[in-house]
Amino acid sequence: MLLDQRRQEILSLVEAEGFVSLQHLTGRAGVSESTVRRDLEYLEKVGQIRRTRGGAAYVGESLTPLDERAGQAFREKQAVGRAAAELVQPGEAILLDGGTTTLEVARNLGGKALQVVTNSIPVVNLLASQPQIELVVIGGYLYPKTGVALGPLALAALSQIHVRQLFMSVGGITEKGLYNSNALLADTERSMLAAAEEVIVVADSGKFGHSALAHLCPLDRVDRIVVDAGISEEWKQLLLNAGIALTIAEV
Amino acid sequence: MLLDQRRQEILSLVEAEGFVSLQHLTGRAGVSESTVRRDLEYLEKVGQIRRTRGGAAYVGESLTPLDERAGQAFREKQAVGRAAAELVQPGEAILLDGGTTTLEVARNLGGKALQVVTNSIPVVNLLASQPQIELVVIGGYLYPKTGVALGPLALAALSQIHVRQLFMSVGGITEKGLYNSNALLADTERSMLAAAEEVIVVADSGKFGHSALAHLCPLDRVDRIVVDAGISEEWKQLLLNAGIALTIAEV
DNA sequence: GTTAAGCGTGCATTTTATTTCATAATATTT
DNA sequence: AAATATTATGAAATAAAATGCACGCTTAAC
Repeated sequence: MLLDQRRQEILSLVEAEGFVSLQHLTGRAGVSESTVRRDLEYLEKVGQIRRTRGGAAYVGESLTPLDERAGQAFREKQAVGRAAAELVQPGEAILLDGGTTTLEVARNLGGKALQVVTNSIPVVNLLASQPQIELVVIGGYLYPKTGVALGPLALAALSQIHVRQLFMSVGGITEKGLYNSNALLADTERSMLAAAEEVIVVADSGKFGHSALAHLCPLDRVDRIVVDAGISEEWKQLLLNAGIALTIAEV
Repeated sequence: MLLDQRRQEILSLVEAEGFVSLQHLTGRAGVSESTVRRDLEYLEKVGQIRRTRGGAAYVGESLTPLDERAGQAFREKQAVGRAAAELVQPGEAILLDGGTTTLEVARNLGGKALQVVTNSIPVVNLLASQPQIELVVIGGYLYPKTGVALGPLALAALSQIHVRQLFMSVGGITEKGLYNSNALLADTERSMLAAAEEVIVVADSGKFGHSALAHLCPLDRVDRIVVDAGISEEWKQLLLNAGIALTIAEV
């Protein structure tokens, strides 16, 4: 059999099956293992297949849908999310604010049996597939930019809810307290503060020292802050003096 | 079995179940516990799953919120959705129930400037990207099977809302009225009925003559029914005699 | 606190890849 | 057509990795 013909056949086999073992291919093509390996090597170089240990796989669809998680300070947020999720005890009820950092918290809640309350559609989408998590959605006007529900409906719903822990995103933190960039969002977040026993702020270290449009609450309303290791010593001291517990997440 | 193939299979198992025990996985993959552990370790490093004691949980957006296009009578529902969407005037406020047929309605709303109120997460996901549509989410307990928010929070939110038109899904229609298969859902839908001026039921022709667990309302509460051309003459007459307007959608 | 199930690690074994080399087939030059 | 270069092939040697098992440590439940 001709070389090109054989490679073509190998390719269509891989395409049809998705996964094909090397043994199967040698038998099918009637050539030695070495030759098939070389064919696979070639087909991989041209980007037609992906070699895997023991055989080959077809690359039709993106096998690694690694999202373009390319946001600002993403590594930090991821670390913060992981550390914050460890603060959650199974069986509890928690409230998750919107935002990329709280989304990372949600991503790390997997497996725990929980009641999760949230006004964030991305969080809902993330957790909806997890049967052991009971999800409660806070309704309201959907702020399209970030996918969070706000407004009177959200306030009314939050007034009927009580949870153990609140995980909150912020736009900025100064010694005067927490800030966010949207007044409607700030209203909703103040209702969240009222609904929670323990207030946990998740933030990357870049948030410290910056304020924003709307003042949310003073620092003493915060019980704990989870932040990456990039936070300065001055801020650590300031927060500890304010009676706030700190969790430093290693990136 | 090939290494990559096995990991892929593990991943899809985890994705399908939300959470899978290690034991289940070893049995399913036919390899030792250590190997599965190493696979999980790898999948966690790539960010596809989250390991938990005793197993693994899926991390990542649910790829198929509902098994959308796989359903029964899909062509009919699509046609009904298209026809129903034409009943909507730009600038109005409408209420969209959960369900595959109303999802088809939402799919055909594109381009119109509207206020859309819904308790269905799939509908929210579908419409969230449309800038000319103002979305209001009804909160509540998320019924995971269909992604709709139900319960007291939903009832409270609906009591504060008033819309021009309601598009409602049903489980069955008989001469006694509308039926659905879930009592909690029926409560929520009754609140929807109270919030709307005009009640439009969207249904494929297979729903007629069948009842279900929960009775929703009598026929005279319905203003219009949008249905595919498969509806029988007898039912047409019965509905018209009951004072219900009919829109027949051509498939 | 005690206990048992779950977890990670090191190691020997097995499987799979890569490299190397000799040979056969094909192409090129004379 | 003969001589030579080029490429493909198969086999063997070497390197790399995946696997299963045993052991000790950790964690969650009781």
